[in-house]
Amino acid sequence: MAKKTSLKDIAQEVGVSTALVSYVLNNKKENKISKQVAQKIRAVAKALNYRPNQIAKSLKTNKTFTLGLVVADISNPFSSSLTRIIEDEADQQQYTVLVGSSDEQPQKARKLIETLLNRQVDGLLIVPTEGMEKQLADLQKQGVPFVLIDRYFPDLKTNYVALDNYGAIYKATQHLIDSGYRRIGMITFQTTLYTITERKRGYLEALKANNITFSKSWLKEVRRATYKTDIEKAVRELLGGKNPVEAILFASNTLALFGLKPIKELQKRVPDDVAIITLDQADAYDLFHTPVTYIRQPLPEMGQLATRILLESIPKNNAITQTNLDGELVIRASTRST
Amino acid sequence: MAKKTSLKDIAQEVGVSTALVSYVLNNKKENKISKQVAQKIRAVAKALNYRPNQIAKSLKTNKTFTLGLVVADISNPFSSSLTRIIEDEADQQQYTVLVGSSDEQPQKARKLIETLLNRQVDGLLIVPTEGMEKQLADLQKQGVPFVLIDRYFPDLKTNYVALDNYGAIYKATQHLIDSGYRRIGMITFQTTLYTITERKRGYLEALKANNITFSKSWLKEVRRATYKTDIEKAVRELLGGKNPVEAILFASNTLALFGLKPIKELQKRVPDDVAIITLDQADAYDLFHTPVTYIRQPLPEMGQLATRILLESIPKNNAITQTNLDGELVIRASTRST
DNA sequence: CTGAAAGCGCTTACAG
DNA sequence: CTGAAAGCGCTTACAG
Repeated sequence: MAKKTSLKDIAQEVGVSTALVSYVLNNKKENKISKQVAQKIRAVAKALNYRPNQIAKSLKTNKTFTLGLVVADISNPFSSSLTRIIEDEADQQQYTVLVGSSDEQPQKARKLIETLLNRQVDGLLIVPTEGMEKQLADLQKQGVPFVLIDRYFPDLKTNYVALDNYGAIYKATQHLIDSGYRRIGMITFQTTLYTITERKRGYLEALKANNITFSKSWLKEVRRATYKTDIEKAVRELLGGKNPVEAILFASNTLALFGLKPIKELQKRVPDDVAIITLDQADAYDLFHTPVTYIRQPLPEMGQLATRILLESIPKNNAITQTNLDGELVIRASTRST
Repeated sequence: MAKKTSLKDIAQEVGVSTALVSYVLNNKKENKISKQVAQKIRAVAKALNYRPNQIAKSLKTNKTFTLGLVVADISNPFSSSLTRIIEDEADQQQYTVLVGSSDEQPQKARKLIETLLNRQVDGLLIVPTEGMEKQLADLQKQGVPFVLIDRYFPDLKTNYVALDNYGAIYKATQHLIDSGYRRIGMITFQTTLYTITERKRGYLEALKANNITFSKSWLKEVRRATYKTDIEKAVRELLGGKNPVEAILFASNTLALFGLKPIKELQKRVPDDVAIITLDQADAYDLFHTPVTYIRQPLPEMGQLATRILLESIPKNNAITQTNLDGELVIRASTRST
């Protein structure tokens, strides 16, 4: 790269100190600097195509105006939508975002966070994975500002912004029940992640509250590592046998995306043969023969709120903010109207 | 944040100079440092939970090990998949990636690149937008290493990695013709972007080579700003009237995603009423009643190659590498088998 | 084998 | 109104 111009170059050119140049270019002590010098400095800066070295600035000020973002996998729509929202929100406050994917592996997350911290990010936005409790507790001990998104650990007193998962799935289940379905299957992930276990609890509690006797065969917990094949198998089991379910509740985006395919292949009519409801929306569902009823997850609110909480906690970092947002039921043709 | 430990802290604790500590921790002059001191330094570094300040290091070495990535919109699957690939490739070489979205606006791209450059990224990976020629030429004049991905400007002598767009669409069109279709419609974006105009050319040339007289009404160029409604309108026009087309070629991912919906709503049988072929694959298409034939875009190769070219050009930055990759035809049920 | 010292490009009290 | 100087946390020739 061609030699970059520095404050010093400008100072020399104008014949003043670098201090003055710094003051002018940062609009400090505005009323105490002669207009003429200021103008000249600006002119020269422009002429020399001056570009402040943010690295040097950061070293001195101990602020990088960079946020670290850890998602599960940036190539997944949930992560990338969230990233986009956070990017926009951060940008408004002059922050830039360093993103990385953890692939649901705590070790990868650890390495990633280490890298981000070495780069002196001012704070972290984290969609945690299973088994990160210790790591997060350590971060907290070290005084690193961070806020969790989407997932959190109930035993950890950390900032977080997440869905009211219990409530959202309860609402979804209740909607199915209100629509006349009683044999309701659920496909979810096999994990100890609170976010997911709360979804299961919402489903089970809703059944119980409506005096529906839960059958173990209704609940399918697929493994992350093999979810594509597991989901297909789960769907076929739920819809096969002598007592197929009348409705299927997908606990997430990804689950629905891969679960709708076997339903289509089995040539099931929706909602006549089986009703469908899912958590979280995707454009893709519009290609399915029947528009799918879903619980809208307030992603923009989640991302924005998390970013704001983080930015506020950077200077002080004392309060803990924990927020559970409501999911919104969007009824479409895949569940019988009542 | 709690006070971080620095090289100096370790040096003091051990009773040596910071220089020595730096050498040890960076594994330099290994054979010239007494094993014992080295061991002690490492031990203390660990005990004090030392984390090198990458910012300070960068200031000194003039290398940040950070790459800037400019995509159109990170929330779009093409961008996020590409980001993921680049992230992984960069990570292998100890690089971190700063991403941002241009929203197809050259001014936004300019601001983004400015920010990335201020942060002293070592190089840039750019999916450019219409109207960025001047900007890119300037970057080049400044000696900033960068490589373009997916889109490029034929008049600009820059590094790039892209699809052979002409060839890919020619292949797609030829496949339709070989399958017996002659009235072939194309839905593409209205833009001067070479990537896209080459696709149009591939379509037109294939028709010509097969002695099919092109009808202007077959080609629909939708506006980016209003693509969702434009696509729907385009599909309805192509399939309506007295002389509907027999096949539709979608020039991109997004176009197909929103174009399949009206085809479904019009209850067209595929491929009997209309054959479908598209550029680029998406999981979402699996939800469509008929599996869609597509041209596979070699995203992993593209992202990896671009990253490698960039990393190689950072130290020297003299050679120009321009690569057009081949698209691969994946035939499924949406086009008649021959 | 080890250390003193300069310097990367900034900011910012302090002095005048 | 302006400048000299210290210092952020590192690296790296150079000297011994």
